[in-house]
Amino acid sequence: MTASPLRRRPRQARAQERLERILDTAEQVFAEVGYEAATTNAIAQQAETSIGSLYEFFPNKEALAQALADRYVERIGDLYNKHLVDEPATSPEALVTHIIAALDGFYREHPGAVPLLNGRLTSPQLASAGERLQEGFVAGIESIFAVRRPDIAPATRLLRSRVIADISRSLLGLADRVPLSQRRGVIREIEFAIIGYLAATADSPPFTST
Amino acid sequence: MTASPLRRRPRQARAQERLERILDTAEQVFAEVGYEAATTNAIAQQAETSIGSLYEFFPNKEALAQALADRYVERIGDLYNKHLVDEPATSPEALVTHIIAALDGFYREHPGAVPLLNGRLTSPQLASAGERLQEGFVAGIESIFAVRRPDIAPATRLLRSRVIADISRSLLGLADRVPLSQRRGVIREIEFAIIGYLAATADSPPFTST
DNA sequence: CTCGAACCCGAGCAATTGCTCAGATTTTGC
DNA sequence: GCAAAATCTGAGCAATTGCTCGGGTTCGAG
Repeated sequence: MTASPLRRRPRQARAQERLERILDTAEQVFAEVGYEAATTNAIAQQAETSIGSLYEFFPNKEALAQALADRYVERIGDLYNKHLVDEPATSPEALVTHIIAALDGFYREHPGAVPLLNGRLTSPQLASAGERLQEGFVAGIESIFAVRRPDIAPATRLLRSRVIADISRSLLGLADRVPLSQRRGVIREIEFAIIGYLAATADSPPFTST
Repeated sequence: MTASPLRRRPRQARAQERLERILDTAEQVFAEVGYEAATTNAIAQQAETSIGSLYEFFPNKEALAQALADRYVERIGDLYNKHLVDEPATSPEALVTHIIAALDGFYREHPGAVPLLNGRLTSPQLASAGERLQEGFVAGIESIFAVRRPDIAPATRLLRSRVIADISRSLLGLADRVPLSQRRGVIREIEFAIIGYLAATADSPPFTST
């Protein structure tokens, strides 16, 4: 599954640290200036190493972003598993609140995920990395649906999970663009939006289209 | 307001046609490969003209995208004015349906607007063009709110307009990524989401925070 | 028809950037 | 200690790309 895109896997602690420093720096630089504008030389320099070392680990610039995406996907998975297992029987409203809060935390902790999720790191195959990450979101929501609303047809479940994931993604982006003092307010609106959507669709019974 | 970013405004019909062909081609190419990956040489070539001509009109690559954004902003404005004036007294549900349908049409007609709106054309000042476009959306929704719900505080109105604009934007993006046969279904979900959001927030009375 | 203005052309310059590679340095096993 | 393996370095290559400019073509007024 995780076919290592690394050109050389570090065997010494020194190299391991170097690699992680490069990844962390890349996350930061990508988040700051975007994928295209970020230069590998600048990343290496800010990571206090040489481009040579960077390319010792990563075959090319894109592999760097891929590796970052992999880290995010993994962490998103953990997040959903945690919230599925730990809060199995609360009310839908409380569950939405919890999940949104968790996603909010994720966004704050990993600002580099924002441009990736929103497809702002355009590049041949890099778009797929962002999609994979979003698919992680969707799968998490779907599994929650499957547990709580087994009556909904799979096709409908997928569609609604996608809608919720997209709403969350874009509104968390809005929360990011707004002054910090208003962030709480936006988060509350996200909850309204999702709960409202759930209520609006709850009325209409499972609608199966081929 | 519209400080012409054109280096030279065409005085002959031939030049005017050329300019518009360049703009149309740029819209198409930007939509296809994104802003960064699009080369000015390729745009000129596909527009069946020379780079020299392209740079006769536009001082640089960014001005091209700016000009495109201007066209979009103008057309979005028309769209909202039309739907505010022509349908002044229908039900909220019907109004939402109409507006979403209109936006859907806009997206289909101008695929180049999608990456711009979603900030996928990252560049120093180009982000502002996309934001301006989105602000056009927001202003349209706000003015509708102002007419129909004058009781809502301005700050709250702005926030909710932004939320609705963001939901519309991202879900129309989803509609774009989905097989054509499912597009109608996604459009319906957008309506559910917005109507649900309106219902959920209608309960909570205007909440004024400083 | 004429001439100046408007317009058009595209080879190529200057700058950027992803990436290589030959050699220097450090670590590890013995 | 020492040699081999692992690691690190950064000048510079090759390719890309935004954009210029000198020179040609077309248009329209008189």
